[in-house]
Amino acid sequence: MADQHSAAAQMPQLVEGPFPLSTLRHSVAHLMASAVQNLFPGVRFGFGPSIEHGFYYDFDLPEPLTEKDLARIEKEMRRIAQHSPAIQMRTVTREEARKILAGQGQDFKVEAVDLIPEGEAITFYYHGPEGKEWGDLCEGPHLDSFKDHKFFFKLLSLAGAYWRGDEKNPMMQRIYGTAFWTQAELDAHLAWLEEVKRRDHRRLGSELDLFSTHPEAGAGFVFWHPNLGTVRRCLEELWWEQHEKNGYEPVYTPHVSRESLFAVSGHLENYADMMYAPMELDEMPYRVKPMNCPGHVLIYKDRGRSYRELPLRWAELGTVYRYERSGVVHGMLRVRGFTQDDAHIFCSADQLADEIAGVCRMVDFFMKTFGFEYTAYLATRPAEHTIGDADIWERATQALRDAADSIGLKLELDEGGGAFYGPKIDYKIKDALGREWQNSTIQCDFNLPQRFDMTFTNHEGKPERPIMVHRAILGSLERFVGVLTEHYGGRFPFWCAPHQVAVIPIREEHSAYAKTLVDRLRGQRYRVEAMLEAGHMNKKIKTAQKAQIPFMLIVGEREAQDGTVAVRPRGDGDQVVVPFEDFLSKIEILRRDRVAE
RNA sequence: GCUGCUGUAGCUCAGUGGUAGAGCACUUCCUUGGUAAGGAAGAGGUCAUGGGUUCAAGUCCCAUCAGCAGCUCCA
Repeated sequence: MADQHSAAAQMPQLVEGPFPLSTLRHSVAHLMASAVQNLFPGVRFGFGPSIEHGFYYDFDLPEPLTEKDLARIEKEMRRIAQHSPAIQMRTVTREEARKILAGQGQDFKVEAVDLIPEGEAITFYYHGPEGKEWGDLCEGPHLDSFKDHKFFFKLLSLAGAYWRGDEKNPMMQRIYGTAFWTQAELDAHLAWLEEVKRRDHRRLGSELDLFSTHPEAGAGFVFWHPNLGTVRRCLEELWWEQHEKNGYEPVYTPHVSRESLFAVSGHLENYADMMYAPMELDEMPYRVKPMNCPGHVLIYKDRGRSYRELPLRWAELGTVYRYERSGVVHGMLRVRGFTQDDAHIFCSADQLADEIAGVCRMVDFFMKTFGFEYTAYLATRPAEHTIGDADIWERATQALRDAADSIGLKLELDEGGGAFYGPKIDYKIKDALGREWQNSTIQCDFNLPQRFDMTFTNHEGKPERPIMVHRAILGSLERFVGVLTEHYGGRFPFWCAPHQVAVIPIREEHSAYAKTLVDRLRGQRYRVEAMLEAGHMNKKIKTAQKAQIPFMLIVGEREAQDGTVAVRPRGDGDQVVVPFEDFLSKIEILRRDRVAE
């Protein structure tokens, strides 16, 4: 409990400043730009807004910047701030703006002028020593002065970024930084960044022996080590348990199919650049599956279906392969082969709302189990390129709303954010570090039933088109477990921890008693790290602590005599000596109820 | 894919064109220790891979692979 709620893990609490924080940060971005201009005279400027945790500014420079330059720029910023008693706004006409910027060779800024809508004021903001003010095209607002306010900033990192975020445009150099009204807040933010780094699942992945990737296998392919394999097995057990309780049935589908299957499903025309190249078998092209849905449709179509068997709920932990561009693969969070916790529900239109509600309840159950807060978004019909009549879109969207209403789930609106084939509900979860992730999704699909000409016989004996619902709760196991690792900082709750209990005798002569504990625990299917070999108790404690094992049982003479154990929880908790039987009943509850620590 | 950076022992990292280094981890021996590092010794490297420059390359150059920070794109 202590660790993930420690001060460093929390987003800094912000104090009120004389101006909103975003204004400060935007102004500091200007300050940075003026410093860059002083140090690198030929610079051309892009955009420099404030963002969630700070600000950035994009520059076009002949030479690449290095980390060393950041310190120089910071220094120059402090100097300029001291000589900037006033920040002043000047309103100009569109023509004047163009002229000023063209005269300075600021081509990107000239383009920026054209982006300002007709009728809006065009303004410049100036700061710096009198007579040598530096000005930037900007809608503001800004501080009134740098010199008269106390503020604290730090430049953090360098990156490339396309002009106006379009990969067809030239690449600029971006400097990220952050700013606060107090040193304490800046320090807290930097500590938070450190904590994010410390909890990085790639780092924990190697520290805790969780997973690896290998150049020999190629980028974006994850190898699950025994420790993380154990976590995954626990999740899968929970997953199947919940799916059985909710009326889902397991299906398994092949990883490779004839290409023509994906032609019928439409993946080939819409998704080909994400799919692996075809392979020839018996002079016929085959493909590795990028999604599980076509396979489930084939099962549906294997025989006629009656309204009496609907809804059908079919679940599969299905591994899919997608080509991701080389620069985007990232640990377990963005990979080229992953396992979706997939399911498809085939139902009639009037069953839709109930089915959606059922899925929402499951999402809620899982997210509570893992301790994630979440927000749900209703994504409605996009403006163009959709399939299905307006009528069915309207009914399905209403079904999603009704479903949410029926279980008291509040939906934020994501207008026009639906897929081309139907409306959906997407979930964003918030982890222990306050970061957001998108995992769960519930999507109505009118497309595949039509493409595959799926039908069921309704009570009038007529063929009717089912609605297909795609849904994933965890998203992909790789991404989810990666997020979970960071969420817990490697301190997996007892029920899914790779090793649950470490047994540590104080002296070798206590090994016999320790061994009886190990045997009892193993007999009840606990995952026990038996540290019975000769060696120092302190070292074993340290090892167990570093491995984040939830409980250490430390036993010596007194414990052996009394049939007790000294329970040392990981982290800062107090050690207690309890009868071994008491310990057993305590952990039984932690396991059975999957208690989130 | 794009821009920039990086690749030395399992991990974290030094290494200035001239004999490959440290700490931790690991192995062995000694140590019997009541709650996060007892001591000693040992082993561990084709310096990512392939080419090039040089009398000489971990070090300089090129390519490839992989990783990192982002951008774009995504579960």
